[in-house]
Amino acid sequence: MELTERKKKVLRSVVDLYIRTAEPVGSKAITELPDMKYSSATIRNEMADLTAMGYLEQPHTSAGRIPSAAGYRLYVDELMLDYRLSMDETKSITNAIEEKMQRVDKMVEKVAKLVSQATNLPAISAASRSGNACVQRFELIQAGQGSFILVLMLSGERVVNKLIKLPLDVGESDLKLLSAVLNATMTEIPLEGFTTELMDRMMRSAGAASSLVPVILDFTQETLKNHAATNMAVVGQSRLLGLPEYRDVDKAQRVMASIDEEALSNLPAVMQDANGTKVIVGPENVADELKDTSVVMTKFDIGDGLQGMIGVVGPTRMDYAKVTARLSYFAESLSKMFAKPETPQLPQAEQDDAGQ
Amino acid sequence: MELTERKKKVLRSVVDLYIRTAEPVGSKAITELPDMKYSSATIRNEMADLTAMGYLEQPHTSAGRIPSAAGYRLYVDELMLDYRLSMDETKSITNAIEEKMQRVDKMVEKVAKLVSQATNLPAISAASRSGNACVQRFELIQAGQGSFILVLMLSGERVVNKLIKLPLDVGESDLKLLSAVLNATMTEIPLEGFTTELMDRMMRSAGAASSLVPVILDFTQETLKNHAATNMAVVGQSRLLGLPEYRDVDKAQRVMASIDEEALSNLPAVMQDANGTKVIVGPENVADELKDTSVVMTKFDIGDGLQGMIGVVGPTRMDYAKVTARLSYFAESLSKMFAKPETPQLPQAEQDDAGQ
DNA sequence: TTTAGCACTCCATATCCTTGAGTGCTAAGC
DNA sequence: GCTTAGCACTCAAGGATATGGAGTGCTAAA
Repeated sequence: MELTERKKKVLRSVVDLYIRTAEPVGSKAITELPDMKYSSATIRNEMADLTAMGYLEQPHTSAGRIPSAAGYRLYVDELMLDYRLSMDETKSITNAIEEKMQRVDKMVEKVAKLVSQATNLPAISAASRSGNACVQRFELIQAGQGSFILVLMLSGERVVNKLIKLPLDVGESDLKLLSAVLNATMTEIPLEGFTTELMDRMMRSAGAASSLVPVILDFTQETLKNHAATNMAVVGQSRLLGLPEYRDVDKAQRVMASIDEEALSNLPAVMQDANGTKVIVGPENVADELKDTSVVMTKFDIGDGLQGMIGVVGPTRMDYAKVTARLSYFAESLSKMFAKPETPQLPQAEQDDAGQ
Repeated sequence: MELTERKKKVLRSVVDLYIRTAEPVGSKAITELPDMKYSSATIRNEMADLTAMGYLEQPHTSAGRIPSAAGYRLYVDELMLDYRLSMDETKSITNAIEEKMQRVDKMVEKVAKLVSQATNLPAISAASRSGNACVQRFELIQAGQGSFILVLMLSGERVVNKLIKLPLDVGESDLKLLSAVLNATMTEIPLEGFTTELMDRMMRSAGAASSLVPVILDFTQETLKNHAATNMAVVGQSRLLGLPEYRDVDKAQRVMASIDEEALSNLPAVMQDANGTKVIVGPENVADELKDTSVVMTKFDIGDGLQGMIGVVGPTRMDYAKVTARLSYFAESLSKMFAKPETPQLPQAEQDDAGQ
């Protein structure tokens, strides 16, 4: 059977209405739409065809139709009309973003919160560094009796430091020597290059300060290992409960538990190869608990090997047009903001921490 | 009316049973408990008295009794039997804690996750620094053409750094001079001491490198301002949905939304003056949405002016004995772990950050 | 002081019925 | 050959009504 223009129009109407009302859509409701000048019987015939073609489903004989996964897919890919953000919307998003975002982890949390607010759905935000890092320079600063600060300058303009305390005394000159040796032997070496052989060699050339070497190299390795670690935030799960499809508490719990845990590790991977905004419609999801839940995601660029991702989780019946529009705008604004060099408050190589 | 020993015993039984079953407790159920050698009629009389005294409530005439807020309070303060952690429990908690906890924020998240798992309830964890900080030493490290690294050593063994890039060239000697001046004028000064007068003086004595001063002082102030910032994590909200009292989706949503937002700012304040483990029973809660939700919290010590807090949110009918036992054990283990100087993997003054 | 017995209350659950939205099909109209 | 009016049919949702059972309070006897 052929998918005529009229069929497409009917399908679009059904999806639109279902998104709005969360109730099966009957032929009469379609008739009442402006711009729809056929009788309910005609629409009925079209809907029967669309059902046969797999784009619509019927919960039971005497109910209206709801879109099937294939129906949503077609809608998302072809049918849906672009949602245009109002001035108010763009302005409030832009305002929100332009507040200071200092550290990456705070930024990730903040962005998740904003997206969740903007879409009224649970949001996931993540940032991760791509590629391998290596140390570009070591710096040792005396900090008192038996304690010094190790500063690592990494590729990608990242700076990391650690206060090291040892029971033994180390002199200024020892530190100078040690840092010279470190810079000579251990720079520009990725994690894989840290062979026992290399570390042994390092130990031997360290001289008087050789007892510091293990501590320093341990921390260095740890840092390199964590370099690609993903920073992630999930915010606003409770918004799911406002939607009729999650009146079923068990379902809500399954979905929420799964976005808490599983998605947390899976989604960034899914995002890897995608470009632009990606929509995963219900059954296309890998995780079983998410079979009737859709996900919309976008990447954004932070620069310097840092990759960001924002996503939204919601019912299969979600307002894809609105959500994708807002998400894209977010991603765009964020990318733009990080690209602008004159903006003073970018996530700088600030650091924070703990106290012993 | 006097609260006899027998009345107390009956009350304890009612609370215990209600905690287990979430159903109103009838006189017969009490009779069937071991160690309860009265007939249902006697128990009925006692329950009638307890109801008159305000410790029990009756949803409707022909239902059993449920504890009132006052009943819970009495139970928590006097009646409840100490829950003894099994070997398995202590072991699994200890194991979980002993994994590396590097940075404070990661640690906070991790702890929240563990507590939530251990109690099967949503958990809140927070860490905050108390008191005012000041810089103990400034250190400037040349990092390339027109860029250098600012390292601040703060009170409490905290170290923070930032990569600063400027369009102008700064020489090694300029940096040396500048850091000497900074260390001479700006150390040991809390945030309040950063008067415009002082900053002006600083500017004047900085000489050739005076253009760096604003950037440096801005960052320093920002850091001091953020010093007492609370790090917080909320985990496991979805666990609420497993409980019968939150089958009512609206209620669940209200509670979840409120622990997401409000509690986030209020709880640490509540904790401030408390000592040991604190239980807030339902209606004692300030926030309206939490009127039928209880909170159990404990502080723990991280040392170096860092204070930790873990808490759990659940239905008024929660297993207070078990929850407080587990929470206290957690707090104790954490405090002990941070006190032990020989433990190698404490949240050290490690740092991490962002790109750009 | 305790307890057996009894009448009473009231919620929860099951069952039945009604209502109405929506369908598919057929036959007539354009 | 489409389109549409009409009609019989289906089925879930919601309201009304019964039924059962858990639990109570009270009284009177042990």
